[in-house]
Amino acid sequence: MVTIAAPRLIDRLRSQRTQAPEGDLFDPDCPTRLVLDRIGDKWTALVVLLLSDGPMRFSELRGQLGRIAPKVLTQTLRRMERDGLLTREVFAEVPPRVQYTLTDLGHSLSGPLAAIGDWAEANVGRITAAQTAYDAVPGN
Amino acid sequence: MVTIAAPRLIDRLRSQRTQAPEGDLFDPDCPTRLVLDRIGDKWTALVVLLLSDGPMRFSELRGQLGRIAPKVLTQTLRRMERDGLLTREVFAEVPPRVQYTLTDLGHSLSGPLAAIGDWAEANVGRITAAQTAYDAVPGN
DNA sequence: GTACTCAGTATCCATTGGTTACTGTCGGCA
DNA sequence: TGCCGACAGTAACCAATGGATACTGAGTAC
Repeated sequence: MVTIAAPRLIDRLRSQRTQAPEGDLFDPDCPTRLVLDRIGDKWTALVVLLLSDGPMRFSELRGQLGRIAPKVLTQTLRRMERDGLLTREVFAEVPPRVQYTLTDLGHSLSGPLAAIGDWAEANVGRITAAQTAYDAVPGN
Repeated sequence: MVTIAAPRLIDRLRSQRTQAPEGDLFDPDCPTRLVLDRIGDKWTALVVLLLSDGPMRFSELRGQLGRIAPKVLTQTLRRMERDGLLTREVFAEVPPRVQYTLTDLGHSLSGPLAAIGDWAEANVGRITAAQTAYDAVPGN
């Protein structure tokens, strides 16, 4: 479980309604938004969850992630490396071996992400039910 | 049908390495993945956080979200309505008024999402530092 | 010398997100 | 009577991201 010193976002949110937005999550120019955009891309969250169990190599990740295109996996991993979420080690062997390991920063993210994952698994049923109900209405 | 007596995702993850992937998050055909993709789109998370404080109308959301295109906001809200995360009420007034309210399902998501938001705010500094460090290396 | 492994690139195409302009209704104003 | 503005969107078009498939390069096994 990751303990976080910052004031809770939700409290910021409350006060932020009335005052000028300054350095907050909802300012599109705030770097925090960039962080959210990053986590919210298609694969980053899954990679963090996979690596939270230990280092993996490229082809292992590729296998676990289902149908990810290698180009996209490379992009994702490079971005994550740049963001300090993981490290990339190349072993000078043949065939080549490249190992990806979560940093402390990456590990600190896996807790919150796992919570989202749990929420998703716990609520798929309700969501698909809501979808079929919605689609059953002629107007929609 | 989706069985939902979910053990913690992270535990699943541990065991899942050795056994056949079946109904798990990393199977691209599992509906849970679709849920993650949805939450992981560009705006849904922000909308949930904004609405967790109470109902808002279209133009309020638009204002708070910075520079979101109206088309994209409409798409996002319709999808969320379809997924049962929020309800949409139209008041037959002039000028028209449309109010968006989180459902219980939506509220249940705001906790985990706020944790992610808190993480982001707490770690922007480390991330941007990692980025500049990465970019300072000539090879990258 | 051919085949195979791994970790990617290169090339091209599909889907999503974004920008700008426009619609429809009605009340207020001149 | 005609025009303006508010609100909640659509319509049409363009940019960026994601995805599928084929190919590269080094060296070891056959």
